[in-house]
Amino acid sequence: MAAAAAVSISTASKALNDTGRMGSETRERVKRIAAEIGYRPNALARGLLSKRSFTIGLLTNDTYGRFTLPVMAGISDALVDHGVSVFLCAIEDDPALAQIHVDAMLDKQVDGIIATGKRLDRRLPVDLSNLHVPVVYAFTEGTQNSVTFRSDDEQGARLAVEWLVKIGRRRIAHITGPEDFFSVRERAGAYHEVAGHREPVLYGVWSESWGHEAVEQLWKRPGEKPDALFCGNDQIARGAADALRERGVKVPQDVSVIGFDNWEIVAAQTRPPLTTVDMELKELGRQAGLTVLALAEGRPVEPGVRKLPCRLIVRQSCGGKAPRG
Amino acid sequence: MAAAAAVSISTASKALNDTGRMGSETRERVKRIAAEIGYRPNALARGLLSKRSFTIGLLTNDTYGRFTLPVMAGISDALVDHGVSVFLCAIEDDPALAQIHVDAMLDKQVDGIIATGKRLDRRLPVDLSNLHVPVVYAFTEGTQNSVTFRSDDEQGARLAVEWLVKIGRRRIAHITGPEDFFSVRERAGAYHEVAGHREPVLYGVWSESWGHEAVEQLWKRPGEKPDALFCGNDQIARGAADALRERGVKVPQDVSVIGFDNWEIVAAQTRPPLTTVDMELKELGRQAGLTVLALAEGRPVEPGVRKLPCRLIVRQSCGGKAPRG
DNA sequence: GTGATCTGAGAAAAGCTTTTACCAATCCCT
DNA sequence: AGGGATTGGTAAAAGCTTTTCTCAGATCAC
Repeated sequence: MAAAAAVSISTASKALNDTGRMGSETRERVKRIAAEIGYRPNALARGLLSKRSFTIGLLTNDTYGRFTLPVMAGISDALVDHGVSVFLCAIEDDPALAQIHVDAMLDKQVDGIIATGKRLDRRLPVDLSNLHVPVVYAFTEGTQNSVTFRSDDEQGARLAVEWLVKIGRRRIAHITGPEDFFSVRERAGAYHEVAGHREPVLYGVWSESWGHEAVEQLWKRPGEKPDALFCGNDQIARGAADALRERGVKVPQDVSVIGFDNWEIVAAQTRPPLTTVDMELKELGRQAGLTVLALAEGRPVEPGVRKLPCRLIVRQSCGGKAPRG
Repeated sequence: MAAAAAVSISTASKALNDTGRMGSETRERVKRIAAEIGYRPNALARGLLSKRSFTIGLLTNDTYGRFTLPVMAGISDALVDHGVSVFLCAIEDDPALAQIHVDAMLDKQVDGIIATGKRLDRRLPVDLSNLHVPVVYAFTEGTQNSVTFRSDDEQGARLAVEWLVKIGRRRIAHITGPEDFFSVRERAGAYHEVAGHREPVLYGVWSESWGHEAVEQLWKRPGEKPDALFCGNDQIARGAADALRERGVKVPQDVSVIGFDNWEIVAAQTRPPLTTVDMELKELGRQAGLTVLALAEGRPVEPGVRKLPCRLIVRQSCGGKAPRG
């Protein structure tokens, strides 16, 4: 303790926190000695008194980390400046495990909890609605009167289809995931709005092989073929691009392919690299982090769902040129 | 506080912790009331006294999470039963950021730190050697006298090549990553030991396109072609499998392809799905977690490097049959 | 020179839990 | 029935900070 090295005990606290009255030379001396001996206050004791642990919990059921990691990065990025550390708890849709983790976090007096997941329209398997700490939902369904951050899939889909239209495509098909996903319906809705109903929507699963198979289906049908494929995610897009190449259809010369998610490992490795829609998950995490911090500090935050805009990432699978470049 | 609801204050503690002497009916009553009002002790106060926070830090520079997530899952899995929560700190090879996170964790009195990374032969950009909390290294280079867990890449490579030999392959080529990676050299060493020096080792980068290009190189050369490709990771293997298919070479009938990493998103989506080597990162994380806990509790742990065996995952890219099935 | 004001610093309490010490009351034994 | 042991429970200290209160000494005004 700095007190031993220097003078008193409460004086030290006041010196280091720039609070209370005292001679400036005493203050400086205490600070200097504290720095010399590398004194750092015990956050547990501090938290015990201040009711703030400078700790938050991130709860996720996205085992694979596709969505959680960018969100986590954004949260950490936003909060590290405020001295806040993040507990990561991966619960695998296991309610019991989830409850254990939530209890452990509450015991450790987290200042707040951020819940995230892999699906906008599903709840985590644990009820967080009546905790005595603030809860923010990010990329997962929240409760009544909660603060929820999500990507604006409608706007993202519009971005994609408008891009295809802008570069001259007219027969745009939509290959996507299971229709019971909310984001699938939202993206399909935006697709219809922009592209009309000239081409079918093919619902399937979130896999490369479905993208592959969907192309087979489309090209087996009689009549004119699509000149663009708006795919529900990058994996489907990759499968579709592969299938087109194998049929001798040139991407992007003959057909443009556009994905969704900007999952680098898939999008950048596709031949050609995928133009796709990025959901800005890191920004989403950042805002969720700042919001839970605001709530923890008692600042008022309007409840409701906040949609964050997506961004178009132009690579080579559509042709066309990047805007402003 | 349970005391208010029930009887005293220190009695409550003893009742709930099954310690001290007291009437069993009092003990039961306190327990019951505590359960009724949902009392949970404050871990901060408890930690202040016991010098144990039941919290550890996981430090990683693997932004992408390919290695960190399984390790994290293993750690969490092993420690959740002990009531330990995990701070995840992603430092992006930024020494200043790393130091901030380490300081924040120390302030919060973590019981220990696990350092992990994306490369066996690189250090994290922060010195953890003289902390007053135990440090365990997992999948990253540790310091002198530290405890380090790593995958046994030599054994893993041997597993792969022996498998190829066992299913009758004789001309086994090795396409792998940059030679300055320790694991590349180790895997190549094992490859040479098992397969001899009949085929060349092609060093390149960790990408699908390198796998693709390497196949071009091999097949352009005059003479007999390889009948098996041992690839340094799954991405290379996928690129190679794609290149073979495009050349009309049948996988696995004509050529077996085997990967390394068992990165599901790549290995399972390859056509055909990749037989590959799994580094058992989750198990690695589990052991690292239990070890740091042991150290935190003062139990002695022999310092040194512990190599964990890899496991062969048989899918369809090699032909042959899965062992015992 | 004396009462009022100010200044610098220390003492003490609070925050919550666990542990040790302690104190009545009961019990047993002779 | 009286002394020692046992029992059931409370009081208090410790762990580390921060904050509020208090106090001694100095300064100032008249």
